[in-house]
Amino acid sequence: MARLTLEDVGALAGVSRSTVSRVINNAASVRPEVRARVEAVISQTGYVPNAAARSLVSNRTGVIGLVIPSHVSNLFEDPYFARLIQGVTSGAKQISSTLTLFLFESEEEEREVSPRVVESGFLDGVIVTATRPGNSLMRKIAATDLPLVAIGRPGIDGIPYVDVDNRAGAFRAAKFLREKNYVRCGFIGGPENTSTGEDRLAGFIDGLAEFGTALPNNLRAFGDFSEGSGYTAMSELLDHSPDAVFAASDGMALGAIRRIQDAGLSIPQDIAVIGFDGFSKAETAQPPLTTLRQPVSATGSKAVEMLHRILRDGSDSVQPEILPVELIHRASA
Amino acid sequence: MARLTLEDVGALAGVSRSTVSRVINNAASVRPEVRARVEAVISQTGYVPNAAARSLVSNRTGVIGLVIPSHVSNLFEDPYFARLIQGVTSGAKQISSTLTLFLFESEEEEREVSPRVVESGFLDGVIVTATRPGNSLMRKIAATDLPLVAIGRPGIDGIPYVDVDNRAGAFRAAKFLREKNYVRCGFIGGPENTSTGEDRLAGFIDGLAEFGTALPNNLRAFGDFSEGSGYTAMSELLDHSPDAVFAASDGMALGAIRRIQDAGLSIPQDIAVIGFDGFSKAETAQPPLTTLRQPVSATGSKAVEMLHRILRDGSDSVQPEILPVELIHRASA
DNA sequence: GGAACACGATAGAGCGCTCTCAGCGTTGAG
DNA sequence: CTCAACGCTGAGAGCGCTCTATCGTGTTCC
Repeated sequence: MARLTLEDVGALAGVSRSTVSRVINNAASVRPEVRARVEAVISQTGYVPNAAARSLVSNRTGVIGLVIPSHVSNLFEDPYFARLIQGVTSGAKQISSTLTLFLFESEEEEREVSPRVVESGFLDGVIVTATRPGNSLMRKIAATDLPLVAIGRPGIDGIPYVDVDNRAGAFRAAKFLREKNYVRCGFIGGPENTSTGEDRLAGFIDGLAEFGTALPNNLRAFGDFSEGSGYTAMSELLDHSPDAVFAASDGMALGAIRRIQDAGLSIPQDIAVIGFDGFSKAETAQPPLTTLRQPVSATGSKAVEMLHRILRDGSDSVQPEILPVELIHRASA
Repeated sequence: MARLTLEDVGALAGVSRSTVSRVINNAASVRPEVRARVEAVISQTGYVPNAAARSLVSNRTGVIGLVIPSHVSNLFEDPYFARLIQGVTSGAKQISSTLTLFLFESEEEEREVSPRVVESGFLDGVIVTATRPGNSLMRKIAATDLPLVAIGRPGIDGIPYVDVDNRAGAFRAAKFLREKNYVRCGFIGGPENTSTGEDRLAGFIDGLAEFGTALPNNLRAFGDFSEGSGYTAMSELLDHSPDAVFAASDGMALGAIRRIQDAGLSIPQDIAVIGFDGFSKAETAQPPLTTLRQPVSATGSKAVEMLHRILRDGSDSVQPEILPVELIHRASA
């Protein structure tokens, strides 16, 4: 069967196209009995409006984009993105929007695809994950008039964003360790040019400083959030005998645990370990990992909500939001 | 600035709308000099055609959907889906299509959203992940005329699909273990109502049978592909002293390894372990996990390619494709 | 030199929808 | 009794594009 049009439905219900349109869009001034008649026809025929025609005239597509820039797509196995996508998906469902995913694998791809994405009017708005403050793709999108919300601290003025409180979380970790009288607290950080990397380091330093402790360079090591890199980083730290380690991701914390155990040391007796993420693998680790749980999924849905508000009320109507993280105390520290 | 239209570009280049349209669509019969003039205007102005207007008349949107039914979305942390999405994304890029993601969290959501998705003409075609043979969402979509490709064995006739050779992989695992003279081979399977679960069990049984060995019920246990469930399943098997175990996912294999080690046994001396997936965590496990590597990302891009062919040449032009899996020999078996 | 024929470019219709505006019947106030 | 006001509905324009039919121009061939 050929697809029905408004006109067809109107003919079946004995009204005009315009009236059917009003019924569909819940506009006022349609007599209840007429409305009922039209609705009956619609549900009998299973009529669904044509999305293209609709957005051609209304300039709204009901589609939002989630952009994951190239420099993170290799981290895609990280459960972080799975959760984030879940959050964004559920947020999109709330506002009856459809989610499109843009996963870039190189800067060249970004350059090629992004104009098509941004300018074609195909998207009502876009959410960009921002691991690197000031990244070029974000800057480019911000320069257009496509509504934009960042996830993470974008490092560019005027871009609304949602972030978790990385600083406060890391601060909390430091405080926790110092209160338990660990004195040689080491740090395994994420990449230094990421906002998460920067903020978790800064927060940890601040937290230690609160107790008059510094974070010497030889108790700092850096990875890429993955378990393997945590293992390697921990090797470096072991040379300087820390009695506690805060890793900026659960993955790296798990790597550190493995390294510590391989060195014949026990956790937390010899070295305490704290992670950051709160993923399920932290719970099943041996020993179970003390960690800072960040609300990843909530971050995603919050971003959609914010985008929705911008679409409705303009971009002045939103403020950056920083979601709290929570210390989960388990056996590793 | 207001968005440019074809008409505007035409005016700037001193030609008509139609000619600009032909240039954009690479249609023949445009004089090279005219073409060049138009292209110059386009690149200067950064003109991008309006997607909605285009698809209103062409009935093509350049958008394909990836549908992940409700009963698997809780498994979403499994790296499988991340990889699959990467594969689909890169496939979509090949054919200059955009990917939309439909992640359902309940059957109710499926019922609510799918008509909008399927009927609105918003999608050129759709890829549905099929873990449960014969699942209702797939059946419903198959009943429409929306082009459809399944990932995994759909268990419904006439649906084109891409799958990995689960059966052959499991067969290979059995053969490998029997050739190494393991005699009490246990099995940790996935959910029994999934095609992967069924096929990996069947292949393993066949493989053992090839060597005159059966798979007794007390050497079978089942999980949900997760590490935790592998741990639990292994507990059951330990009561019946297997000397080898084939787990239907790397996650469950890792859980099994942990359980075996917790029992004070060593791998592979006391019990050999083989997984299925070939994810990176298998490589860094202690001991490194022997496993069957399945080409997840390739599955995704293959599915897009197949969908593309259907779009172009009709659905008669494709055959189901079964991608080979590869045994990766490491220390655990 | 004129007819036939490419070829290149244009005008115009129309995709399915939204939205403005006008029309029409009913009502209530002057 | 007339006329403005109001509620509901329909007609029509137009969103930006593609594609067909058509028209003009330059070339070829007898």
